[in-house]
Amino acid sequence: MPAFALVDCNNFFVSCERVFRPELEGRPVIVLSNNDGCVISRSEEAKALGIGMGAPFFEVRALVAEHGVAWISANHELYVDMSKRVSSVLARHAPVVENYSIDESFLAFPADRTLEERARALRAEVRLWTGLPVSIGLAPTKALAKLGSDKAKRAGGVLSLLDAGAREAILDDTPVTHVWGIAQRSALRLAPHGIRTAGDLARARDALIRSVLGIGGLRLAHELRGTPCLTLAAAPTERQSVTVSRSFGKPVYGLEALKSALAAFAARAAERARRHGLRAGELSVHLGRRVDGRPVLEGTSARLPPTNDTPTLIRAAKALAEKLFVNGRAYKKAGVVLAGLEPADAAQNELFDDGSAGRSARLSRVVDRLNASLGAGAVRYGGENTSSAWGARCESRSPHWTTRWDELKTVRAAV
DNA sequence: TCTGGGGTCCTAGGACCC
DNA sequence: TCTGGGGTCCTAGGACCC
Repeated sequence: MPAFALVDCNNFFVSCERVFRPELEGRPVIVLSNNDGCVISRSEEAKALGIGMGAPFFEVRALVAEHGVAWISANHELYVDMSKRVSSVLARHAPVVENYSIDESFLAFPADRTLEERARALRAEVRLWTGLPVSIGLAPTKALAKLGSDKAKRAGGVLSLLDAGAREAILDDTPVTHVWGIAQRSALRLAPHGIRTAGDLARARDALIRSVLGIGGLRLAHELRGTPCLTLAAAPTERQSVTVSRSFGKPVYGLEALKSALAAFAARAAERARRHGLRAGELSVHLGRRVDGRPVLEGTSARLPPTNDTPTLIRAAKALAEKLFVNGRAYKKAGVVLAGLEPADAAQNELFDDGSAGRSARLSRVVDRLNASLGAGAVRYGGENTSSAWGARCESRSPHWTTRWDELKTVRAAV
């Protein structure tokens, strides 16, 4: 029988920062989202202080000051690069690897008795080559492997749930909300049926699970029983959408400022679509604000002849912004979503092609190449005015240590 | 005063068709 | 007074993930 391993980087963003700033070891550390808005990664010491995942920064600021918590603005360029380094180590150890998220990968192995030992060796090797600590769960299904890696954090870094007997006690000791795919809403619907732990869910009747959670929940229950329903997605699936959205550093009231922000987002989205060899048949724009303290998103969309041309997408985004905009509203965020994606080479040419599309595509390629070599945003289209009217706060970002020559870390040897 | 960003899948209901 | 049945496709919204 095959076995799955889930390799999970512990407190990934914080750990990436610590690799280059070892003085942060042993101290409480948090990493903040865009705009320094909320907490998106916490060291164990920070968790122990009661700082919650996703907590708004302003709510924990007193705690941060009181305990000398180090806080860092997110540096995604660094995290993406570190993630690739981890993947390349994993690829040397398993025939099939699914990079599930920036900090988690599923591996598939033929199950044998040496698996736990090999997992420990793998863990040591990731540490050696990247400086990052990982936890590994081993199990006959993905959902169980996920649970295993969770528990592994307090069990020496590797935990096997391959043995059915050993699993039972662990499942009974796991709240159902710790199961991959079950969150608060589902837990509330399960509670009236006496289902509170992972073990309860595994033992529940199929018909009941199906009626309460739907087909996805039923698959999960089978996975918890040790019957694989989820397979390894070795090849990344075709992406369905591309989103670029940002919260603003301060509220935006003017249509022109909104349009310039959306133009910049549309340009980033177009760039991403081109990088994936895709073009979009639909573009939507959303504007976000707060009403009675609650976030509200208003959006609208338009069909397009499939394209990944930046000026075309910028025009479409601006037109939708004009439709949505209401004078006097305090906008806090905006975004652009590309959908209806298809391969860019599935050329279904416009009936009346005057050749301008070809010129525009060549221009886009040049812009992409310049931005790749000179750094993002080096070349921009006129409409995308990165004005300070909507710029994000980002007070304490670390350098791009691994991806920019001029920001390399300097190390001096003591003589 | 200050609350992220980028995704996926499933479901229910409406429109439409024969 | 009687008023079918079965299907597809699309969309919006819900729920969840990291």
